[in-house]
Amino acid sequence: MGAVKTKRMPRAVREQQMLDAAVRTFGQRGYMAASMDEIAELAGVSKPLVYLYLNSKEDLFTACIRREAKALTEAVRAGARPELPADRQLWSGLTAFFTHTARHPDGWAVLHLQARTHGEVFAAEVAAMRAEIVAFVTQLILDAAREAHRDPDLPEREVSGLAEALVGAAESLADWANATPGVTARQSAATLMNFAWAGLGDLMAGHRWTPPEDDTRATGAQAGRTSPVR
Amino acid sequence: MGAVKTKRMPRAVREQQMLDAAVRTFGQRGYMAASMDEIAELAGVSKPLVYLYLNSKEDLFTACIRREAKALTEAVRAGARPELPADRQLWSGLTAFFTHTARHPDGWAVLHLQARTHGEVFAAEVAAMRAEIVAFVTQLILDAAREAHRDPDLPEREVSGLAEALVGAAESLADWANATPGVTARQSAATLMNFAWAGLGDLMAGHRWTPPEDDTRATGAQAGRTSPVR
Amino acid sequence: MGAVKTKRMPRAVREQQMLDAAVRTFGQRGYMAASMDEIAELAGVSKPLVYLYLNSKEDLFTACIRREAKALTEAVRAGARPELPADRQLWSGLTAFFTHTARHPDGWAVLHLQARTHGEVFAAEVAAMRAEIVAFVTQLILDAAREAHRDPDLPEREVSGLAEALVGAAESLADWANATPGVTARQSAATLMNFAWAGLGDLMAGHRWTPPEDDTRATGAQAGRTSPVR
Amino acid sequence: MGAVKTKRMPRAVREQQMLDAAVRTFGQRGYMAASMDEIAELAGVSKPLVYLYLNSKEDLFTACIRREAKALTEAVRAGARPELPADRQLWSGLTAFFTHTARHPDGWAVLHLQARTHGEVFAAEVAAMRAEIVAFVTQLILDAAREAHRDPDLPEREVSGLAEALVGAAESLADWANATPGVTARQSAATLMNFAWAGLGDLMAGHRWTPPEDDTRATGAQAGRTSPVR
DNA sequence: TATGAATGAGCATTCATTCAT
DNA sequence: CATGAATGAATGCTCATTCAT
Repeated sequence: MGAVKTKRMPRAVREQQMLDAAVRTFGQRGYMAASMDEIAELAGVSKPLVYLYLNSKEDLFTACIRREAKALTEAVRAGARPELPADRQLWSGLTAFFTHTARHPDGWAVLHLQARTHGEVFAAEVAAMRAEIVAFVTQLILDAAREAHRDPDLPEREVSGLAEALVGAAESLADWANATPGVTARQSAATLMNFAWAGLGDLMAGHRWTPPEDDTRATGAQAGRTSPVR
Repeated sequence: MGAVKTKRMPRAVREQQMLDAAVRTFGQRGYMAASMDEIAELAGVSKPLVYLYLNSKEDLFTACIRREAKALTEAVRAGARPELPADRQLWSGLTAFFTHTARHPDGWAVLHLQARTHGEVFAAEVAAMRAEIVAFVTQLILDAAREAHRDPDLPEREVSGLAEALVGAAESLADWANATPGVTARQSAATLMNFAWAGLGDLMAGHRWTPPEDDTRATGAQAGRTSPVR
Repeated sequence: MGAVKTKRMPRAVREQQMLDAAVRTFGQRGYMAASMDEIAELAGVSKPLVYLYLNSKEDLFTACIRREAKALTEAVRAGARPELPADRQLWSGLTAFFTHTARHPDGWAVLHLQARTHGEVFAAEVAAMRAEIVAFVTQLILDAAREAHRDPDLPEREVSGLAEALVGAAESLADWANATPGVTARQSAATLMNFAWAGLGDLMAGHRWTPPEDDTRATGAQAGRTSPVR
Repeated sequence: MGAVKTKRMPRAVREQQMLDAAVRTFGQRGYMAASMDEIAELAGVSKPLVYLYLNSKEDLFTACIRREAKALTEAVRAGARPELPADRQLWSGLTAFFTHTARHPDGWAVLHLQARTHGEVFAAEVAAMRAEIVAFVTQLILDAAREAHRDPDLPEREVSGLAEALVGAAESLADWANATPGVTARQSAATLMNFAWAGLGDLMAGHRWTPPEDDTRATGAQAGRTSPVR
């Protein structure tokens, strides 16, 4: 049912088959529920070969994460062409992002769902990718400010937070689009652009929403971070 | 190391202790990696008692999800007081949300990370909670439009997408805040309000970002949804 | 669903309720598959009470065996009246036997199926009852010979074997009758009497079926007992 | 203590070793009391290998039943040579039966004791074998009648009952012989032939034992089937 | 290069049994 | 007399991993 069982192929090819099978299995079953047996069978090879090439389940999963992270970032970077103005770059980057996540749902699941839920090691791996994308978006925001000849006057942390929020919204929309039939990548991108761009523009123009001095009352709505209940 | 081993307590109390231990363990280890042994030990009871009271690992996890979902939605609802104007409601709701997720990081991990990655049954459980929150936010958007005496003129799907994006951004920020020391709930809420409110305002005023006719090129950036690569 | 839960009843009564529940549960589920929980619930009492009265699962099972064995032997003895001629005694004893096993299928299952399959201790318990019945039947055979004024001239062991075979046939027929709707105790008894009585008569008259000198051939049909393959 | 621990042998061989160990363990301990651990150890392999080859305890037990049932029926069929007259066939079939049960006491225990007491599924498996043997015996009875040029004139059900009783007696004698040292297969067969053959002859000659009109009295000796006490 | 054979270690679940009241 | 609360000890089963060929 998996790849056609052809004997004696070069290592690189076999490895990709294994990663394909692994991404699919991890994406659908989850890291722990995926068994090496299933992956090997789906890849059309024997289990010892998987170990020979990829050492362990952990290493295999890490390899999956890396491959998928690379594919995703490359897709986004390829989408956002630097010669365009910042807003167009953001638009095309988002479109590329949604297109990629829609075409590789298992890879996306591995990155967004599985890698973050099964140990610090894997989480760190995606965090790196995410940081790269956030940095990219941050840069875009700053570029946009520069293009608009406006001094952004946004504190470092706030820009980070914005980029975080934007990326978070994009991730969430990707999940939602994958789960909702009929939503195109362009639609997702448009929704997010509409939502974000005007906000960013306003923000850069200094129009901010000002929080009330103090609306803290009663139950647990203390604004400051309190020690978490463990 | 867990709860003080006190013998002979009423069932209701013991059940809560077990849920505490389970939320913590599930939140940190993940559903599959968490062992009933560890949970029982952390709860200060023997494994059979856990089974006697909570039937199975699945049921235990479901009970965790329900308890944490209820706690979170109640915290948000308690935060957003309906007598306030819509923007203030959103603000205080967000603040309550970030406060709660910061104080209950394991509960938040259970809801946001674990429940969504370990089977349709659990995912459906959180999806219900999420839907409730999205509906709440959607209502807030519509109320805001009404308060501003503007005909929102936003198509149904777009409002849904907006609410999705907003909630997604909030979830993402919650994760980020939990992982970044020193970020307060107020800061997260302010970031998101700034990001979202102006954008929403512009949107309702009809200022939209218009996507270019066609910027598709080369690699995989087709805007339409294509069959996913599996 | 079990006995009506009445509080505070004399020990003897409670014990019988427990034995009722136990016989039913053991008969239907088997010794090992029957849980003390189920028995206690069916008896309408708490588990500790079962232990208080009957000590352990083993003791409880033994008590069941004894009670049912006693009931069965008494039914058979009561059926076979000693003032009748031997054939009539056998007939009425058989009828009583089949009647009893049909009316107490769970008790019969405990004796015939469960007790013999779960350890030497229990098997010995039924073996005693069985020996008693076999002895009774043996006596009947000898009586019959005496009544017919014939010197039986049957060696001890052969008579034992005959009684064994007769009892075994009866047991087998009891199972068969319990599993085959519409078979009455009289029918079972008649079948067996027809089958056995004439044979016994012939036998006592010296008409025997003579085994061939030696028909042993080839595979494993050695008549002598050989060391069992373990 | 178990089989000599030889490493790396072909699957078919290992499977037989496992079945040997399983038959022995199931036969002596019973289905439920037998642990997969014990079976694996006795087979000289690790537990996972047992599962790899035989899937589950249920499947393993079923495999045991099938193997032993096949061995037993083949032994009986091989013993009863069709070219002989019916009485000789019965004799040699019985001899083969007692020889086999004596040489394979655990296999016999699995079939006769364990399989019938641990679930319908297993019981059905042996019931099929038993039905085959009963049919074989029934045929022998009819053949015998034909050879004797007598119109048997035996109603269908009665012949079934007879065959049942005969087979039941044989089974019972097998148990008895296994438990009584010094009893040979020939002796058991002779006992049964003497017991049965003359009776059958008489029966076919129309000499029947006639039950009395009504000998019912008092306690529970009602001949008709009454509702069982549960 | 590739695999059939094999296992150590762990996990969810159940059960007979006992305390403390 | 009676029970709610609690557990030690198994048991069936699975999985990542390795060895011998």
